[in-house]
Amino acid sequence: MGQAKFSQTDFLAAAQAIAAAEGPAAATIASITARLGAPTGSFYHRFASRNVVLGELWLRAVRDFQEGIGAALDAGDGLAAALHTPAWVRGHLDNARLLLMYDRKDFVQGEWPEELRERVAEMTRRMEAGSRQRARAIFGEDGREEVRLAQFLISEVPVAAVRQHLVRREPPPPLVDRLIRTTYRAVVADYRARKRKPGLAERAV
Amino acid sequence: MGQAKFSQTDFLAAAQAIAAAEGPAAATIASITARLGAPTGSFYHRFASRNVVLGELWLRAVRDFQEGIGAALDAGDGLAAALHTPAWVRGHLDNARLLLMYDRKDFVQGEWPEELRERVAEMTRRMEAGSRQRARAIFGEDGREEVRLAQFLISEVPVAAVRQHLVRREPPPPLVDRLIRTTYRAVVADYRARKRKPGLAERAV
DNA sequence: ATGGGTTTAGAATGATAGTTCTAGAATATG
DNA sequence: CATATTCTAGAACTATCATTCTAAACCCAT
Repeated sequence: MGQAKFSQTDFLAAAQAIAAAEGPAAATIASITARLGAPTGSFYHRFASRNVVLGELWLRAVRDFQEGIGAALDAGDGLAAALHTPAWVRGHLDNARLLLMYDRKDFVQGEWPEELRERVAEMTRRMEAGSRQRARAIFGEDGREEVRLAQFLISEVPVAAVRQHLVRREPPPPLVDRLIRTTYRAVVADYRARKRKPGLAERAV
Repeated sequence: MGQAKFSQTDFLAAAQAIAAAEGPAAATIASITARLGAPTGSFYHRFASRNVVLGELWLRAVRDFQEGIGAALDAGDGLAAALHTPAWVRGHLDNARLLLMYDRKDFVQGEWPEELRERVAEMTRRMEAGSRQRARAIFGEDGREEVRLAQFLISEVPVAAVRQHLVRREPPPPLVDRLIRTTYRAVVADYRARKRKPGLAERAV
């Protein structure tokens, strides 16, 4: 057997570094191998395609991100789950930029490579289960409306509040947490009020 | 003079249609000219580069979008400005998708073409002035914090609430308006409460 | 009618990237 | 020590695009 100067991990790390610094599009085979001083041949000994490497980066970032939210929800606390986003972003600026500033399509062009299909499917399943879990944790039900509200509170609002800071490569200030918290409480309160007196709440809107 | 089978407007319309249907990246010179049955040469008689056409599309979408917000604010109503986003999206699904689902860099690669620089600069100026105007309209001041909150209420939250519906090419349901409204009122109320009794509000967080 | 512009028409060019190929070097195993 | 296997090395190939170029068609003003 040969000597293995360049490992899978080396290529992944190089790709991650380049993607974090200049965006996933900049992680070309040429730039990845150049950073390691490796020949392109070595790259293709480790990976079937560029899609595999960039898909792997994306999957890792998503998994890292989701884990914390899941943990917060297992504790039954929706607000903690909502506040997980700014907290995670502060501790993982690079991965956060990858995940929240770019689209999945900036990583994987066309179809997912066969090697990753199963993991993506698993991830999707987990996320769908998670969205109902979130609705139950916050509202006690997981009907269509509750799921939609939970997505707003736990995903949409926190991500939106954090984005401009990611663009500037700065940690989100405490004000961001306050906005998320205020929004969370208001939407939950509004939901409960509407449940209690649908007619009144309707008119009040 | 020749006969002019293909006008600037034709090319722009074709590019718009393709970009709206399949994303700006799909609006290549080949796809634009193919849609019209025009030769590539004719395209370059009308435009200096692809960047000019796609930059033009982006500028038009931004302008359309901003106009309504500006009008709402001139009436001094921050909530109306916040609710402009879902309303505009319902009436301009195609432009909304272009503007809210893609990044500026998906339209213009590298530098802006000289022909559009002035208009982009003007647009930037207008948006910066607008952000202070929004802060004043809502909070009566335009300090750093007020500007940040206004951006959250008028831009970040509405856009976030609307995005998943754009992806599905469906008009945002009324629930989206309710979320925006609830958030708006809560954040403004929280701001005012904090202004009145800073100590108390601080502890309450 | 014709000269000269504009426009059509599409082939040629050049750049960038992903992927494949051929050759040679290194090494663990028999 | 021989050799099969893996890996390095980088050139070659292929595809996709934006852009430029050459030639011919067209039509208005003279």
